[in-house]
Amino acid sequence: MQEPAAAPQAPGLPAAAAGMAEAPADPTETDHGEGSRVPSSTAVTRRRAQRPLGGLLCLGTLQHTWCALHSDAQRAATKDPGKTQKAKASCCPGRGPRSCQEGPCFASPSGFLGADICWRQTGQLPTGSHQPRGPVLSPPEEQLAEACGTLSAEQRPFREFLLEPHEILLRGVNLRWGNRGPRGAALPCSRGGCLLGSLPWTPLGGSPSPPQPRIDCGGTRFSFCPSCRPDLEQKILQVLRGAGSPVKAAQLAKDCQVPKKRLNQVLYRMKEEAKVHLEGPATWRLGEGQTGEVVPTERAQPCQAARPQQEVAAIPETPCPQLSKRQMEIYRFLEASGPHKALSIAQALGMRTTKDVNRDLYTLRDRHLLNYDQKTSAWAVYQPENSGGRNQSATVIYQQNPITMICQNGPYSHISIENSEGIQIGHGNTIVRQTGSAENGSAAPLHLPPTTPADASTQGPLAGACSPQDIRIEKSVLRRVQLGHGNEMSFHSPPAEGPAHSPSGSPPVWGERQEGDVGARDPAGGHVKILTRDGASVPTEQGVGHWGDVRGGELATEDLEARLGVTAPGPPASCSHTPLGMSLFGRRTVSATSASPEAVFEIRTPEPGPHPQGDMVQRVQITSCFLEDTAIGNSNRMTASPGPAGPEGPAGPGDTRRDHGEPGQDAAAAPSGGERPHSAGQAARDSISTLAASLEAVSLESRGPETEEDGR
Amino acid sequence: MQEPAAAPQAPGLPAAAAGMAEAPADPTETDHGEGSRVPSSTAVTRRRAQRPLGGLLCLGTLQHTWCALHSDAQRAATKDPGKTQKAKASCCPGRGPRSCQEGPCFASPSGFLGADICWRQTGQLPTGSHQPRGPVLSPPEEQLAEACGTLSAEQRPFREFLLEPHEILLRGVNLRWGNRGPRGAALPCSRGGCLLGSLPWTPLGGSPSPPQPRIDCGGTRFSFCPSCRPDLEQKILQVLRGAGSPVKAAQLAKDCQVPKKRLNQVLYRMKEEAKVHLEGPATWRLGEGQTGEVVPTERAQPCQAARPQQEVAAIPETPCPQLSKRQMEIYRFLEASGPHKALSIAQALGMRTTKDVNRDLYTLRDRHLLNYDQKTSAWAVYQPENSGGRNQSATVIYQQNPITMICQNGPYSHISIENSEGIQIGHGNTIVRQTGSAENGSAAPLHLPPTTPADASTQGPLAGACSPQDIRIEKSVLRRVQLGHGNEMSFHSPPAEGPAHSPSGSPPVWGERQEGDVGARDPAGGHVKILTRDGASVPTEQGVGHWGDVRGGELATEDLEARLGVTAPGPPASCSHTPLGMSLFGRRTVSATSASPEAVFEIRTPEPGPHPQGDMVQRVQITSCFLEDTAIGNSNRMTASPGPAGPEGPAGPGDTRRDHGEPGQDAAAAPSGGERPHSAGQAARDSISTLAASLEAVSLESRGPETEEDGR
DNA sequence: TCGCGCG
DNA sequence: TCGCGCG
Repeated sequence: MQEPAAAPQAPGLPAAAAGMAEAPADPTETDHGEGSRVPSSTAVTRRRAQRPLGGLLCLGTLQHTWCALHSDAQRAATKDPGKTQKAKASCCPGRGPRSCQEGPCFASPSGFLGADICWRQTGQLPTGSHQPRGPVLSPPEEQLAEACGTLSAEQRPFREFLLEPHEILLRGVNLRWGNRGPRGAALPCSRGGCLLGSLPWTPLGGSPSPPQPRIDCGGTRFSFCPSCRPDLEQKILQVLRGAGSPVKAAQLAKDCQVPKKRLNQVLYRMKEEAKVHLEGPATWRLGEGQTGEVVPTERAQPCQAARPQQEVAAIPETPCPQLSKRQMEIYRFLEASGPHKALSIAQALGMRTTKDVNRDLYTLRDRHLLNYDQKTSAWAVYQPENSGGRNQSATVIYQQNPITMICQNGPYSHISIENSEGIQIGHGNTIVRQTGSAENGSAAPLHLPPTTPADASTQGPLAGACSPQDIRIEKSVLRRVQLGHGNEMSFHSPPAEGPAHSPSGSPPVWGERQEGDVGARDPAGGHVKILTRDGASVPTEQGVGHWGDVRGGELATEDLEARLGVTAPGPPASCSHTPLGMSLFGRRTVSATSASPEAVFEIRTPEPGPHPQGDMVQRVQITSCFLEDTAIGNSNRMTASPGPAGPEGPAGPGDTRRDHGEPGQDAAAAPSGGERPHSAGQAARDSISTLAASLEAVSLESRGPETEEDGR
Repeated sequence: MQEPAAAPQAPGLPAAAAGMAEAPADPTETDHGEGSRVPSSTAVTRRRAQRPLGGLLCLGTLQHTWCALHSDAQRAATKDPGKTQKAKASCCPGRGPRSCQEGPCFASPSGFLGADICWRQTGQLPTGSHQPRGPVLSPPEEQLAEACGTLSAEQRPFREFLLEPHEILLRGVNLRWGNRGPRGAALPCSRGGCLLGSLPWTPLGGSPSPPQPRIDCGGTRFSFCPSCRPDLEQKILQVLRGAGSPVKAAQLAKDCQVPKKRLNQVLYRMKEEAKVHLEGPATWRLGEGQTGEVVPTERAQPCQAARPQQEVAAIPETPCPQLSKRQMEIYRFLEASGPHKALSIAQALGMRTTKDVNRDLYTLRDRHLLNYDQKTSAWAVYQPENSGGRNQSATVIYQQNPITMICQNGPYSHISIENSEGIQIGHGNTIVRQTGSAENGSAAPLHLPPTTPADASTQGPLAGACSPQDIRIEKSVLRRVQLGHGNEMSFHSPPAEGPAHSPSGSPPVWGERQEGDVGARDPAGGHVKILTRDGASVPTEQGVGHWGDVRGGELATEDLEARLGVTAPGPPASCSHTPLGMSLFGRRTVSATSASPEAVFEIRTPEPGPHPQGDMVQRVQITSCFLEDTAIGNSNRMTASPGPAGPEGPAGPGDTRRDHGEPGQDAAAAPSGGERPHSAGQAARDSISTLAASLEAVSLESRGPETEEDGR
C-alpha cells in the first residue's frame, strides 16, 4: 500500500496522494540550507482561483479554507487514544477574502496558523508500526516546508499538477507562528496575524523595496498581510529612526505598507504612550526616549539569506483588526471540537469558570464568529446558514492522513478533495480499514475500530436529515472513497496499485500535455450525471479512458470499471456513436486535446415537501480523477476485501457488515454475498453493485472527440 | 402571438411570459379604485430564497438586485435614436446589500430608479403600431403597479406560480423616481435615491410616526431608504426652518434620519451653494436667502386610499418562525433601507426610543440576522462577507420588456430569469426583431434598429474577454433567447404559440401537481450538459417531453426540437435503453412524479492559457422551461425569419447578418444559408445549426423512469 | 486645501 | 475632547 521508503525517486503522484511513505528528499534538490526534512508527502490542496486576473492570482476571490472536526472522529479519538485528531487551523475561518478587513486572524493554540488542516495525534501511536504517509503529526519542520510549497525531488515533476498558475495553493498558509522555525530559528512574530504567501510560479510582481517581515523558504517567500502585520509599531519606529527627521503620515503609511487609517490608529496610540510625537500636522517623529535598539523582527530567515528574493507578494493591503489571543483560542477550539458550553470552553483552555470566557464568547458572537444556542447553552462556530449558496463553506482538505472522515456540518457544504484515500463524505458513515500487509513493510496497518452498533444505527437512509452537498474532486487519485450518506466502507486489502504507484513511467500530468508524452497517464473522467428516483444518467465524453493495464496488475480493467459502478449494474448504457468508455479510470495515454474531462454526479433526493425544488441535492463533480473503490450515492456499502489476502478476513475484528435485516433501501442495496471473502474483482463488483443499486440505475454516454456534429 | 384582448380569462402563463397583449382586467378583480392600468404583463422575477427557515422565507439571503448599463446598448442608443436603451437603474450597483452604507445610490438619467431594469425609449416609437406586451416604455403607471406587485385578473391564477412561499419576489422594486406617478400624481423626489419597497404580502407595518417619504400603492408601502433620501436637502432645510436656530449636525442627522456622514456630504455641498451656513463647529443654520416654500414630498399616493388591500398574500407575518412581528419589521426595514441606528429604526417603525427596539435588535443580532457596527452604531442586515462567490452578485431581472439585454458586468454574475422573451445574455450581442403582424392585431411589431457595424464588430469570439456565467432559468417560457457571447438574434416572425397562448386549458403549474390534472402542461427539461471543444453531451432524463401539438400550429414538434439544437445536428445521440426525448420542450401531460426536470448547459471555453482549468465557464441551468428560438453557446447567430411572412424580409432594414468573412469560429458557426428567407422550420434549423456548430457537437442521453437497473 | 485617529 | 465633509 505504500511505497518503499528506499525508493525515493519513484515517480507517481505526490506521496500523500498516493499513500506513499515518506522518502528522503534528494539533497541537491531539497537542501534549502535548512536541513529540515522536506516531506515528500506534501499533498497540496488547492482551491481554484475564482478568477484569474491577467493570468495572475486574484486574491480577492480566495476564500479561507477551513475544516471542522468530524464529530465521529472526535468521539472515536476520545475513546481510542492513538487516533489522529483533526486540529483546527484556520485563518479567518469561514470568512471571505475581505474578511481580513474586519475579521480576526487566528493562530492555533499550538502556534500553528494556516488554512489547511493540521492533524494532532492524541494518545499513542500504534506501537512502532505507524509510519505516516503524510505528516500525521505535522512536525513543525514538515509543516513549514509544506506551507512553503517546497517540493521534494520526486514531487518536482508534478509541480504543474500540484500548483498551476490559475490556482491558489494556499490562502492562509500553514506556518507555525510563534514557534521555532526550521533549525530552531525564531519565526518573526508571536502574535496572531494573517500570513499570506505568494507562490514561486505566480509572482505578483513589484519590487520588494520596503523590507517587510517575511519568511522565505524553499523559494517561496511569504509575506504578512500588511494590515495585519503585528510588527507595525516596530516598523513605525524603525522608519522614524531611519528617517532621522519627522516623517509625514503618508510616507509612513507607504513605508509600513498599511492604510493610513490603520497607521494612524497605531500612531495615535503610540503617541499616547509617548513612543512617537506628533511634530506637526500629520507629521511624526520618534518619542523622546525612543532611540536605540531595533527589535529584531525583520531579520531574514535562515533560508532567506541563502535564496534570492525571486518572489515577492504584492498582497493588497487589508486591515486586519485582530482578535485577542484568547478569542482566537476560543474560536479555534470551538472550530475544532464542535459546540461546547462556556464552562467546557473555559476549562479546555485552561481556565476555570465561565466568567473567564464569557466576555470573549459574546464578543465573538457579536461579530458573528460564534453562535450561541440557547437551547443547549452551547457555543459553536457560527456558520452562516445560507452561506451564500454553495461556495461559501468551501472545505479544502489538506490530505495528510490515510483516512479522512469529513462531516459536512453546514448546508451547502462544499468539499474539494484531491488525492485522497479512504474518504467518506456524508453523514453517519463508518469506515473500517483492515489494511493488509504492505508490499514492502514500510506501511503498517492502521486499525480503526470496528463499527459500533451505535454507529451503524446512524447509517440508514438519511435523505431527510441530510443537507445538500456540493463536492468537487479534481485531478485526484481517490481510493476507497464513498460519497453520499450512510455509507459504510470496509476494506481489508491494500488498494490496487494505480498510477501513483507506478515505479517508473511519467507522472500523471493533467495540465497541458505535450504530444508524444509517451507513458504519461491521464486519468480522464467525463461528464457524468447520476440521478436517483428520476432515473439516472451517466454520460461521459471523450475524456473517458482506461487505465486498464495497471502496473500492479491486481485489478483488471473490468474491475476498475466495476468499481465505479457504471457498468456493472444492468445492461450497460451505450450510445451509438461514441467510443464509449465505461470506466472513469484506468490508465491510458491521451492526447493534448482531451482537456477538461469532468464528471458530475448529481444525486437528487426529492424532499418530502411538495415542491420539487426543495430537493436535497448532492452534487459531486469529479474531474480528471483516478477513482478506485468509490461509492457514490446514499446508504451504500463498500466492502473491498482480500487483496493480498491478509490473515484477517473481511469479517474479522473490524467486521462492519450491516444488518441485512434492515428494511428499505439499504437492505436492497446490500448484496447478499457482501460478507464473504471475495477475490479482488468480486469484491469490487460487490461494492459497485451496492452503489448502483442505491442509485437505481446508471447509464453512461460518451462521445469521442473525433465525432463532430457540425450542426446540420 | 398574443391573446385576444377580449379573452381576459384566458389562462396560461403570465402575460409577459407568454408575450400576451394586455387584456383588460376584470373590474371586479382589478379595480383597485385606481383606474390605473394594471399591466397584465407582469412577469415576476424571483430569486429563490437561499434557505427557507422552517419552510418560510429566510430573509437573510436577500440581496440587492442590480444591473449595470450595457455599454453597447448605450453606445448604440446614442447613435441610433429609436433604440431601446437600458437605463442605468441600479441601487448601489455592483454592491451588496450593505452598499448603502458606503456607496452612492443612483438614479437613471431619466429619473427611473430601482433595482430592476428600466427601459427607456429614445427617439420615436414605431408610429402608432407599438403595443407593448410588457411596458416597453415602462409607463409610470405600469411601472408603479408592477412594482406594487398587483396581479391582474388573469394573473391571479398564477400567483402561486409567480410567488411561491420559498421565493423572493423583489428586493428592490422599480419605482419611478421624480416622475409622475399614477394619475399624474407627483412622486416625491427629483433626485437620485434609493427606493425600496415591501410587497403587499409583506407589509412593513408599524405606523409611520416620523413622517418619511413613502409611496403607498396597492396596499404596498414603499419607504425611502433614508440614507438615500433624495429629499435630504429639502429635509435639511425643513428642519433648519423649523428649528429657528442653528442646529447641531447630530441633531440634523437624527431628524433627517441619515447618517451624519451622508448629512455632512449634503450639508457641505449646500454650504457651497449658500443654502446653509456653518454657524459653528458642526452647527448649521439656514443660508441667508433661505426661508420659505416647502416642497411637497410626503403626500400619500392616490392609489393608496382607494385601493383595497386584497392582494395580501397568505404569507405569515413572520417569515422566520421565531421572529416576532416587530422583529420582522425591523429586519425588513433594515434590509430595505440599509444600516440605521437604533433610534432611526425605532422612529421609522413608529416608535420613539431605542428602548423600543433594542431588545429585538440584539436578539436579531444574536441570531446573526443583524449586525451591529460599533463604529457607526448602525444596525444592518447581516450579510456574511464571503457569501460565496457566485451568489453574491445576483442579478434578478424584473422582466418588463419583451426584449431584455443583460450585461453581466461582474465575474460570476448570476442571472435568474423567468418567463422572458427575446433575451440575449452575454457580451456584445445584438438583437434585431422584426415582429410580424400578430394574429389578432393586438400585438404590433416592435422595431429595433438594425445592427450597426460597430455592434457587429463586438461579436467576435469573445472567449478571452468574457467572464464566467452562471445562468439559471427556471419555470420559464423563453422565447428567442440567446445565451452566450457574441450572439446575434434576428427574427422577423412572431414566435410560435406556446402553452402560454392556450386560450383554454389549465395554467401551467410547475409546483406540486395533482394527478389527473388533464390538460395541464408541464414543460419538462432534462439534464443537459453541453461542452464545447471537448465535445458535447446533452443528456436528458425522463422529464423530457414534448409540447408537440402546439396550438398555434406554426411549429411542428421537430421544429421546436430543432430549435434547441439537440437533435438537428449530426446523428442524433441515442442510447439503447431510454425512452429518449430529444426535445426539451413540447407539450405533454406529466405525472406528479416528474419532479425536478432540469437542464444544465455548461459551456466551457478554454482560455488561451495552457491550463484547462482556467476555462471560462458559462453554466446555464434550465429547469422546467419552455424554450423557443434558443441559442446557447458562443458567437452564435439566430435568425428566425418569416412566420406570418411580414412584408419585411429577413434581410430588410434590420438586416443584421454577420460578416461571413469573419474568420474563426464565428464564420464556421454561421450557416451559409442563414440570410435567405426560410420557412419557419428551416429558420429554426438554421438557428439551431448555428448553435450546434458552435457547440461542436451535441448528444443526448436519457433514461426513462421505468428503466431500472438494479445494480447487478 | 487635507490635519482625520473618531469609537 | 469630536470639529470629520476627505475623494
